[in-house]
Amino acid sequence: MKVATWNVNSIKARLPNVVAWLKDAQPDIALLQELKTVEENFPAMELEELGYNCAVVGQKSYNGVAILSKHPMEVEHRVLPGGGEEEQARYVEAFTGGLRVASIYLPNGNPAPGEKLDYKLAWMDRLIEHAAGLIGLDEPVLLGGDYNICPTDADVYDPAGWADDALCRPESRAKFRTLLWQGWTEALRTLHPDEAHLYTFWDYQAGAWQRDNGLRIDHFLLSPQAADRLLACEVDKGPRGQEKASDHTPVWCELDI
DNA sequence: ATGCCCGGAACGTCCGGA
Repeated sequence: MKVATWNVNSIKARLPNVVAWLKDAQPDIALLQELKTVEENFPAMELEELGYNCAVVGQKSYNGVAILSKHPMEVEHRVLPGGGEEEQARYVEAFTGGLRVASIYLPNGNPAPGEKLDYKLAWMDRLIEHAAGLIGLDEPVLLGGDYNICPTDADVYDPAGWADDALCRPESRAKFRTLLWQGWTEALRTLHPDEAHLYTFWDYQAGAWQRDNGLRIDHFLLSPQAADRLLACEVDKGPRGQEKASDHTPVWCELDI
């Protein structure tokens, strides 16, 4: 079972790239973030033609998440529990292929400090609360997506320059560790503990891609039952180097399921 | 020291991104 995650930065602008990537990489399950469109305008037909069932939570202009799966899929949650009335499209969770998966687009939190950071940290508290329930289910669970967190300085090309950014601030990292300490395995770093320049995002500006000025902010968190079945986890840098690229590149993992 | 680039909404220019 191959599961991939990719922040596509607009599914409409990125559809040719996404279709080419799906044909090439052939993930069984693909978690997408930053669709930037409502469900009615999600290109479900084009993706169904490639053999995928689609679970989509959309929003006009901003956010938006999806799960694509070649297996039958049952949607479990379309919002992260514990929120208020006007919910942003940042969470979708489903059963598919013998696995519970969530596609997560965690708030960015900048500028920080301020309201945006407070919203991010409150959203992380809700994720921590919900994840505590999931890890108690005693089943393989995968929480994947754009966490907007660089877990350590090894995940940042310029740690000093980014120290006060919401992606790297101690408050953000502390919440991420609280989540991990419930018993989640962060798949990529676990299999590549000492690898430098292990990035998943490169800004469009200032030649960040060409200079490899990257950040590692897209993650897979695996429950113990999923981590026991982890075979591989890699960054696929190919899509970031192509025409009309997203600023993120896909990450995938292989599970023995 | 500041902005660089991109997509969406919309048609002038701002917001959000990270």
